Amino acid sequence: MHPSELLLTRSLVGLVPCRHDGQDAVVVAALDDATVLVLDERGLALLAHHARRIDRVMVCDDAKAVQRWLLRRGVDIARPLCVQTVSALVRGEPWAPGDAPALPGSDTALDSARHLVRGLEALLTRLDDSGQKKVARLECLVTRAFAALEHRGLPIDVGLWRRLVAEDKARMLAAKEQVFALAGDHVPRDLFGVADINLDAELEVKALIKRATGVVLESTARQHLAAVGHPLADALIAYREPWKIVSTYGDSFLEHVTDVVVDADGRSMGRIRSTFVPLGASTGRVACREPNLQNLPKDARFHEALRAPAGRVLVTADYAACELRIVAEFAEDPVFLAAFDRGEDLHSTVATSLFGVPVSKSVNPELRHRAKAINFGLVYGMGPGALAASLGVERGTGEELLARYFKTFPRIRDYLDGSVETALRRGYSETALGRRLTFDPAAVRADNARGELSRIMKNMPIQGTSADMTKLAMVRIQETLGQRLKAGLIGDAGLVNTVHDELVVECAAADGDVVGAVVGDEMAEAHRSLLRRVPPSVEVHVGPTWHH
DNA sequence: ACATGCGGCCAC
DNA sequence: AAACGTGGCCGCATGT
Repeated sequence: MHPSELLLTRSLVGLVPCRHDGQDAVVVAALDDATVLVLDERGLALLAHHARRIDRVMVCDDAKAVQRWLLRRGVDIARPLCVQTVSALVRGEPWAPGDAPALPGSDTALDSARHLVRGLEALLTRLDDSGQKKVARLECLVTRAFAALEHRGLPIDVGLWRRLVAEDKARMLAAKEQVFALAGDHVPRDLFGVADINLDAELEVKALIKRATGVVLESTARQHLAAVGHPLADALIAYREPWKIVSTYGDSFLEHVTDVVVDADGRSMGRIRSTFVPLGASTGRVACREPNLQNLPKDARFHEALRAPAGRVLVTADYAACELRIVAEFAEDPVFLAAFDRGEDLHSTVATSLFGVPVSKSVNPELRHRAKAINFGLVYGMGPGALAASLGVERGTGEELLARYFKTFPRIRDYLDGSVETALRRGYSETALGRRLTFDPAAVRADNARGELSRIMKNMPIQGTSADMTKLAMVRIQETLGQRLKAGLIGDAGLVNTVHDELVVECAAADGDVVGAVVGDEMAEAHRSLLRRVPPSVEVHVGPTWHH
């Protein structure tokens, strides 16, 4: 029997990857003992056998990094406990997981692993005091889903993506020529008459606009250029859009694509491997980098290139009006709740109540647009000035609209005011699951809850509850898909992306409907476990590409 | 060579 | 520029 075998039967062990005699290994540690397990064929089989059991908690320092490392070796931990994640929650500080675990020698790893297990009791006591046990449990479980998601990667048709970027590059160059043509003599030229201006430099663009039109810009942002009302300014706007695509989603983006192979349809299919940061945002939202898969262009052309390889499909699912449902639940507003109960379009219903005339997507659409702008902005603690700006109306009109809105929906106003009042009293804001954002007491006193702080206090419970829900859904989906796979009901399937209130799962084409149902059901169940009153609404699509 | 801040802009 | 919350990435400019 291997010396690690008895240790691995414990309900809780520490796990630290390391190198031992030139081989990959892990230290397995309990309170009273620790051993090195070399990950040869036998070692891997032993570890994999115990790791997949739900009655074995495996404590890691950086659980996502350790799991990614183990997934490459075929080991999947069913019940990870991430010390860094729990510590970050307890301390109320952000923390970013690393890409790969450091691989110390086995002596150092033995110390680390003992330390990991011995420190756990104190950490769990602090967790108890912090009131975020449920959040910690979820965050630990979701490290497994993120490790698997990163391991799998998002499928991409590299050839198609390259062609789309090339199209935009041509558009960008054409727009640049157009700028030069329109600016004529106002473009600085070198000794040989070649245009010598950098359209990406704010100062140079301002100078060009001034010379050509006489307008002095305080900013070269799109709105300001548009307000100039000159063909040259319009040409600069036309340059910006493809520039953004080429610079952000061109070569630098494609550097993150690996494992490119030609599939049965003759497409060059690769996988984008990025890094997700589960506690990347103070609200509990996930951040994503290198590359950021949460701000890909909505443009349908690019989503066509985010497609499953031949014989496979993508299940795309999102929570419809997620944050407004959360507001409806928290505020217990009768109009909001009734609209969601009846499956109505909330923006139309709100506009109808607000303006006293029938509104739908086709009847009085301008009023629906106004209601939508307020609904959207109230989640952010928007003021009258911002509302006026977003609607392009006078500030007075914005004030009037907001006043009417809160008079019509007093529960919404009371709820938002209550969020600020509660946060000030407690010193923190809280989500449905109990996730907390703690405020610096000095900042609370200084700011007197006006301005930025009160907007965060209004927004965090809403945005954070949405994050709770999506993470819960990820855990449920991974668990259920794993069970179905084990039962032989489906083939390989798994998450390939998450964008705040949207999930993308890849599976065999033949399993599309079954997996689609699992994803929809688990997302709805995650909603119901957090919000008891307002009904869930999940939109699911199954197809070859990422649907939008 | 790297780090940092800013203007601008993509996403939810 | 921001306005109205949460992020990341681009290029430029400036620092060490």
